[in-house]
Amino acid sequence: MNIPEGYDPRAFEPFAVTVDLAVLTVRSGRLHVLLVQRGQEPYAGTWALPGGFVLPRESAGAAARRELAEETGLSDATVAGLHLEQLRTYTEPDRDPRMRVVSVAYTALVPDPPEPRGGGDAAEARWLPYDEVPALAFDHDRILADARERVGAKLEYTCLATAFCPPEFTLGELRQVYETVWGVPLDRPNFRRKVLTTPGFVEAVEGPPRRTGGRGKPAALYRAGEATALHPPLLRPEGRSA
Amino acid sequence: MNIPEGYDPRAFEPFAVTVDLAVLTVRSGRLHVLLVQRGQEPYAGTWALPGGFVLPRESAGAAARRELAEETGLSDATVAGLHLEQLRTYTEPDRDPRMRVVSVAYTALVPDPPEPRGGGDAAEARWLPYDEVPALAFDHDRILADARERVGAKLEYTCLATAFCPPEFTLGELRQVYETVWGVPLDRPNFRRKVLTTPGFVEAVEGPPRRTGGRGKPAALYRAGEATALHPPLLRPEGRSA
DNA sequence: TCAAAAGTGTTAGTTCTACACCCATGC
DNA sequence: GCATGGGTGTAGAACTAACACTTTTGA
Repeated sequence: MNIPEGYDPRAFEPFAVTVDLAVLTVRSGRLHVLLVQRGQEPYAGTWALPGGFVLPRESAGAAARRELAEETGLSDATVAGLHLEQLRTYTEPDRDPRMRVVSVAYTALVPDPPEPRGGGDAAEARWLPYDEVPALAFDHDRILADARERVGAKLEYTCLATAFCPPEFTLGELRQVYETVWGVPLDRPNFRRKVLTTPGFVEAVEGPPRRTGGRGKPAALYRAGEATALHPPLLRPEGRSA
Repeated sequence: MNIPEGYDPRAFEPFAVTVDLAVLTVRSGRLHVLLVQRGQEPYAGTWALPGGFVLPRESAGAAARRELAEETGLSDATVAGLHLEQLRTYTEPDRDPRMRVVSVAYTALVPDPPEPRGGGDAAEARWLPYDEVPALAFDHDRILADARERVGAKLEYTCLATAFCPPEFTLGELRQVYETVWGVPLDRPNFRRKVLTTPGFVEAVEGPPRRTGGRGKPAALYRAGEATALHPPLLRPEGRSA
């Protein structure tokens, strides 16, 4: 590394490091995003991804989980079980007009859409349907688009979809995750076979098949399995991106 | 965001932001990594990934490309054409004993292995076979392992393999990239068919088939195509990771 | 003439896709 | 009953894996 001799941390204009969260969920067949309304300049009144500064003795992952708990109002135990994954880091020098801010973005997948409490600190927090999201503050449009693209791609070759589901779920719910994120309908019988023949994707919950939902035959319940990758993958039709 | 009112950038102990590079190439059937020997504490004398500080008005991607040019000694034009991709950001508070350093790691894929010039600034730079890499400084073992895993996975569903090849290459060279990174032999006829039937993966170079790598029938030359994704993917046998 | 690597062909097995069809439940 | 969603079956298409065979070069 090019370490200047006797490098003094305070010699440079310092960088601030933040985390930004793209918190996604599937609610009633639509992809939703958790957004907060900014309370102060810059971009006061504009919607933005939740996030905040990384504390001096904290990793970015820990900061992300802390912010996630604050913004959703969920218990620490619940938040500990959520899927949280580093997405990408955004470093353009002028992405924040105030100062040099490097942001480590995370994608969080949330099973059920609990109405967020407004967050301890600041303005309103709300779930918005993905395709009704207005222009966001900073480069958050870009971050959100990247998150959506990444999630869509990872559904193909990982077991990620179960992270959108509650601990016990039906195959219909799982299929709806795919259909919602990809925006295409899938063949029910084929989806079922594919999931059940992939070892470790899901495991059946013992006991009588209970139901979930209104009409129709009661569906069997499943839990997420041990597997993390999908071999072979579950490809979206036509290889289309959305 | 939790922005403290009247936030003063210098109120916190500042973060330093660096880039670290996992520069990979395939040389004579083995995966190689570009490493530098550290000239100063901490970890003086230990091998490490090349990298350096992000300058105040520079994006991390620009810093990565600048460092890559410095360490390999290649021309700016050449470096501009190399595949450089953000891998992940490493933020553990104690990853550098001197101070709080957040590192944005990049993966670079280099076609031909030009011997690195020692780098303008510091110690020796050298290509080492991946499986002879000793313990590295900081958390660079982890970064390197992550890079290798990511590259192996991306070979399956992207056209990334061409980034390891010179501008014009034979299918045998392309196949060797896969075999080397995955560590498994592939069936030549099937590989050929797969590549040629994937639209936009490679395009034939006009003119008489040239390039005799020594023995054997001369092979036709190809260029990288327009496509970036592979649908359907080229799965490694057994879904194994290495 | 032999070894090595390119390139073509073929076949059996598997997986995927697109349906048809029956089942259990709420209204 | 009937609409709705769960679950099973199946025939054809598409794809994959394995391997036999020919071609063209260097030694």
